[in-house]
Amino acid sequence: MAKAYEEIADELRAQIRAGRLGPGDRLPSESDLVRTTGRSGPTVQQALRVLQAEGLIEKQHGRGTFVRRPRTPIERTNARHQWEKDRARAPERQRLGTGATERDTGLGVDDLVFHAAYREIGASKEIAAALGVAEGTALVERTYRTRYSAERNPFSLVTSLLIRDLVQQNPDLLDETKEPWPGGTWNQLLTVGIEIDRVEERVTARPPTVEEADELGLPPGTSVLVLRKTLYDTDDRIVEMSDVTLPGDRTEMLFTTHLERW
Amino acid sequence: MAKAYEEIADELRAQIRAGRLGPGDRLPSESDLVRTTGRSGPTVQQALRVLQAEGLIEKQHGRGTFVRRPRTPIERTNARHQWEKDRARAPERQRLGTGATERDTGLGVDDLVFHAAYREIGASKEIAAALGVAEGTALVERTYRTRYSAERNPFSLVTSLLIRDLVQQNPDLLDETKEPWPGGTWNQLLTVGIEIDRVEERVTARPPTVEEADELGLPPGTSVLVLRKTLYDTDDRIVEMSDVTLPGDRTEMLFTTHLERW
DNA sequence: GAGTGGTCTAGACCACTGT
DNA sequence: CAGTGGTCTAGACCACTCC
Repeated sequence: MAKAYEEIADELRAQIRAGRLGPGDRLPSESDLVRTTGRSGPTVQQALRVLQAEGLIEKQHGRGTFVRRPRTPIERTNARHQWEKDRARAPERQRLGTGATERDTGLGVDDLVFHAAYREIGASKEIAAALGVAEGTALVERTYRTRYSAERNPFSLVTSLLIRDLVQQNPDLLDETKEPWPGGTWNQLLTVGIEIDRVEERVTARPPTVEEADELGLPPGTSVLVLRKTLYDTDDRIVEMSDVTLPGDRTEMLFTTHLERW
Repeated sequence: MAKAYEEIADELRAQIRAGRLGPGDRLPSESDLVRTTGRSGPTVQQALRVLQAEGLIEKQHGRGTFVRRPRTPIERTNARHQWEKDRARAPERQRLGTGATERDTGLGVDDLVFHAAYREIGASKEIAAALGVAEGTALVERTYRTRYSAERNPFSLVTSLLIRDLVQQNPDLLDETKEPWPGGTWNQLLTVGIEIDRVEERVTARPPTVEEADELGLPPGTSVLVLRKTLYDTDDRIVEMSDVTLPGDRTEMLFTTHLERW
């Protein structure tokens, strides 16, 4: 015999999948479910917890439990890289009004709120290995938060690392007050004579940490996409590495790979 | 004041992050925690549930609660596409002994167990839109499961769709008993004169459904990576679309984008 | 104030693991 | 068999939302 909370969860899940309960609809209240199922409060709650962990429902304290509504997706393509490279050499006037995020979202600079902070750190063992430098090497750690001006939470958490020796010949690159930098990282690197040859992106997925869920405003039952982006210059050196955390329920990454013709 | 279960969870999380509790270590038993914290059983359980949802711990009925151990990752690169394209034209002898999965995992054919099933379906509205065909168009739906022979669960769930009209001139392509096909889908398509020009991959992340968690053997507190791969031929037609579900805790996808030189 | 979900208690019994 | 986590009950009180 199935467990009581599973029976309740199965019943509700079936109703959602069949469309009898659609996105945004309110589920029966917990006390209703206690009455109709003849089960205790905690048992009903466990059933709802299961559905919440699956990302099917969302509880709203004091209002009720609702079928989760899909969020408007943000698309992020790898065509952006060639676009960013080209833009790095564009005249400043052109670089000012637009960034890669604006390109992804189709929005203007005014619709987005941008925040950056710089800090100098020494490379930890793990980071040193990933960057191919010695442990303790001086790095510039830059953290970025970007959000829609209409929303409370950022839609990505970015930590970027530069090797200080490579960039310090331009002191502006160590100064966070110069952000947002027209033309972004790619233009910053150009000012110290660096051209990017290729981008490597490593993607994994996992549940958010409490801190990530908090910063991104993620409800229970969502995942994050974790992207580690590495920029290689034309001498095959790693010149930047960044970790990007994206909400899994609203991010779609599109990678296009072109192949040689026969 | 913080909630009781959060205090307990915070304390244990801090111990794990500090390394005082390492991967594979057993946590204090629930009854121990009831004694040491002076809280009730359900409260302690809720604290552990929080950590489980974060993917930090794993409960084993009758044995105890353990710090989650990272699983051996499977890497999947987009360099595989050019490799698959090249292999599609290789002599059969060469195609027999190796596939893209073997390439990704570095294993031989004997270490992997392969299963395929074919079915004919009509295109649903959603699928028709994604494939760019009319609703109801005849499709060949192929489902694949591949697992390590040493493990019980497959490491990916694949559903592939072909447009029947495009492939039926070679009846072997409608016959699941011809699987595993040497040279895979790319060679199958070559037999009906199709050359692939580019691959589009859309990646998102979410918690697994119950069915996915069951098939992939995923413990609570893991996510799945969902990949929708679309193959375009040299006439810019969509010739295959597949949905791949991968365990987020053991899959790393690597995408390399090469850029034009200045 | 009525209705909702959130937290917590005290305790019972079951199911699984290892000795 | 002892120890572990899994399920379930009956009920209390709190916190939030909306009217």
